[in-house]
Amino acid sequence: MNEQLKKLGNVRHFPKGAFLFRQGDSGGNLFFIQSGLVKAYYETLDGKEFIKSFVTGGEFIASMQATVAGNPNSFTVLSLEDSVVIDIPKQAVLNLVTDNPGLTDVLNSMLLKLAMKKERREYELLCMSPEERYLLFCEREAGLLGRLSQNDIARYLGITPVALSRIRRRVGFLMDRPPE
Amino acid sequence: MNEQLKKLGNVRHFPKGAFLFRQGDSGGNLFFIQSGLVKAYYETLDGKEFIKSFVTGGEFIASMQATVAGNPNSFTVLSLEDSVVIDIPKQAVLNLVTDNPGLTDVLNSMLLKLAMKKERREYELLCMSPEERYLLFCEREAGLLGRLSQNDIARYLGITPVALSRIRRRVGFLMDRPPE
DNA sequence: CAATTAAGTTAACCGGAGTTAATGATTAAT
DNA sequence: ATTAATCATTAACTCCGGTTAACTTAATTG
Repeated sequence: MNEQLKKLGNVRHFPKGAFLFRQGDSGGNLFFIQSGLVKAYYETLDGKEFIKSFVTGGEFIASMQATVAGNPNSFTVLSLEDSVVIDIPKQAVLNLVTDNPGLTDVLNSMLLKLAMKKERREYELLCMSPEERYLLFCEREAGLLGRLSQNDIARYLGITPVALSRIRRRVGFLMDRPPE
Repeated sequence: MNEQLKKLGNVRHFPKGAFLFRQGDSGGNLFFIQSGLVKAYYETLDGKEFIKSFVTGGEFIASMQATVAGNPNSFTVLSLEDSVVIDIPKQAVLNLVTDNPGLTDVLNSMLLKLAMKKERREYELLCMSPEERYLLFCEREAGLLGRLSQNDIARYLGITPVALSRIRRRVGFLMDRPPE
């Protein structure tokens, strides 16, 4: 399936710190992350950053708003590690789906998975405290922990790195300070 | 289409305060709200309530976890006003979709709409303060405001009614107290 | 190696939300 | 009509996160 994707789009290399696309720009391409790591985040008017999700090798990322509704991208995607990505033009995606009725089932289960993932995230943001969210994140994304900065983890949890550091001390993730 | 739905399920009347289904129970039926108003909410272990959404006439509600994945209902749905509802058994829904390939497109656009709605909610919970969420809610759900208790509005925003009352005073929705 | 930069932690202060309880106000019930 | 019950508001207090700035440590660079 990797081969089929390559036929539809272009293999591109994004070095650490490069943008796949930016909030507000038009676009709507679908990106398949082959290897590496990217973050998808909202930028608010006053310059704050809120991370929607991290995306690693083997996963897709696109702004639904842009791909489906034709609006500008509703968030930004930035490469956190040198990443290899298949960039599939929006039209190729739309054509693929309309020309290929057999794909609707695949699309269906992808959308369903996405909706259920969003629902989990909603649950966590609505019902859990930042500390609980952090502990859950450490469990569920143990493999990612070492690849992320404290700042990015904090922005994913919806708090500042200062607050995250306090949480890490509270729950015992930081050692006692050396005696003077 | 209302007629077709009625063939698939049973028209039921839920008086104010009645449960359509409860978190933790097995079920997975699909409910179409013909008239009235219900709330869908999570109940945490320590007895707190967090409202996912309000559903009014003309909309569907079901626990995806239960209908699709066969898990227990992941939340509770309670009638806030006397409501008329079409209760469609889970099997009828699943059969309908498998027997009727033409429906996958409809299902697709429903899932897409759902995913985008969840994404908006994620954005609000992640990026906006309770006060900002309240003001947005007043704009967007102006018609609902009069039908909801302050407690239910607060639980939808993820705060307590006490905090909501303070917000309402801050933003000037509550008049000055009468002089003694 | 020294110097600079960036990332993480800590401190101090402020403000908003949770909790509990008291008070008002409105509605329902006897 | 009086009582009871429910809901909304307010007060007092505590706790936690945001903000700013200092400080430490590590990593980079000259």
